[in-house]
Amino acid sequence: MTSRKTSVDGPRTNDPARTMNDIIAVATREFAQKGLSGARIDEIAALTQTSKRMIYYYYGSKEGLYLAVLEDAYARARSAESGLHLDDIEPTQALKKLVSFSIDYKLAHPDFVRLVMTENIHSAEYLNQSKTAVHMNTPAIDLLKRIYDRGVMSGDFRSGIDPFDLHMVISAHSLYNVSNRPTVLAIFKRDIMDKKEVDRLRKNSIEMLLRFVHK
Amino acid sequence: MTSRKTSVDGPRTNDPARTMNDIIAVATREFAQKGLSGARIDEIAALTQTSKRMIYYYYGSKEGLYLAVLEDAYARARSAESGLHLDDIEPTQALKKLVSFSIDYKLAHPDFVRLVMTENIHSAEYLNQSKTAVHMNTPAIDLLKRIYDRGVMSGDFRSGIDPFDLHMVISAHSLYNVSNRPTVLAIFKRDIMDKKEVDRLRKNSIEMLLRFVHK
DNA sequence: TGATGCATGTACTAATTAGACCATTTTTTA
DNA sequence: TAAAAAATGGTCTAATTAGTACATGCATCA
Repeated sequence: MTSRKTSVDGPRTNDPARTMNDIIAVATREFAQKGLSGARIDEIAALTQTSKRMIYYYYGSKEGLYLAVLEDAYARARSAESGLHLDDIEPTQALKKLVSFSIDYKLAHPDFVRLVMTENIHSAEYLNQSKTAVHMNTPAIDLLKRIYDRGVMSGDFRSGIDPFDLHMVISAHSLYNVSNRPTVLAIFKRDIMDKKEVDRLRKNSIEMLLRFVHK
Repeated sequence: MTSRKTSVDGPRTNDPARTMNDIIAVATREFAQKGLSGARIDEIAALTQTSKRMIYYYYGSKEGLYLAVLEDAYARARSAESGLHLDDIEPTQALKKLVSFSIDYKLAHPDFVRLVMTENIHSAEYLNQSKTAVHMNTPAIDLLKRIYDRGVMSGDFRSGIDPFDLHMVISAHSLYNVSNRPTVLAIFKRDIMDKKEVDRLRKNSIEMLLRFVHK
């Protein structure tokens, strides 16, 4: 563990990719933790192997950095989902798997959830600026639509449901579990990110969704 | 509309209640709009009929003001819910009404939703400080439990469901609609606060919940 | 190999902003 | 009615913080 910053090492090595990744990783945590206005550039710089100078060199401004963090987070979420290959699986099973994945992904990546919250507080003005983030996310609906259509075709699902609504439900349940954990814990003294609670949530969400789409 | 601030009116009238209400109302908007760190005390003071001095006089600090805003928002939400009288209604109808109310309340009070989001970003540390907010909210679960138990008793609902889970679902759906509107609009170009979308959401949420609890 | 552009570090600045200080007026109470 | 207490206004300050100026080291390509 010879960090460039803490050790008195020899000649510096230029490595833009590493520098940028380092900045994004640290900034992701900071923005997710404290929101856009709560985050401190100095704090990010301090936790980085590089300096504040580099943050402005690569990302121009605090908002530029935040946008980069946001795009990176959405890209990773999208990429994880695309590895599921749900088109090969029987519709009911595919839905189950998708719900389970959504819940697990958010649990494993609370920073992503918190960035989405922050972005919503800011009326999605940065997401709207992004060229990439929007296009990355529409495939989620297409996938769900294909699964649903197959289910209708096979006679398992009733027709007349908008796949977008299914996405909303899955998204709402999986996000809520992470986004609202603190207030739920404060008010009801129940930690919805506990394994037992998550297991029940998973079971309930799946059952609810299946009861909803089935005839 | 003769405001104390803008007009050159006569002797000042002391009215602590009005001053406090005024501050809370303005601060609610500001904190809901920009979060805790994004909100500016100077901005709140400017939009108030009174001065910054008064904010510190009554609430001590920015955080003190935020806590007061939070408690006020929860108190109003709780008070609205308690006016429903669901104990008199048949269980299935009571559930329907509760879902509908939850959706409508959040739609009518986006500031409340945004304050909850902000509080979650801050890990509910202010809600935890509050003596009142916690106790105000547990009745929501008790109410739901009574409705559910009546449904089980009458044979309409299946047994074995934790009323807390019903609360989670209702809460997740109704909150999501407001809290995530900006990002959903940005990504899918659909405004989930539009009347048509809300009508579908209401119908779907009710159907989903009823299919879930029914045998 | 040398020079041109890319990558990096340090020290500084200007603006913002939460909160305090001092003074004054209105209301209540003894 | 006097005086104590509560409510209010205006101005100032200290600290924080996003962003910049200046200087230098590294890498690549001709």
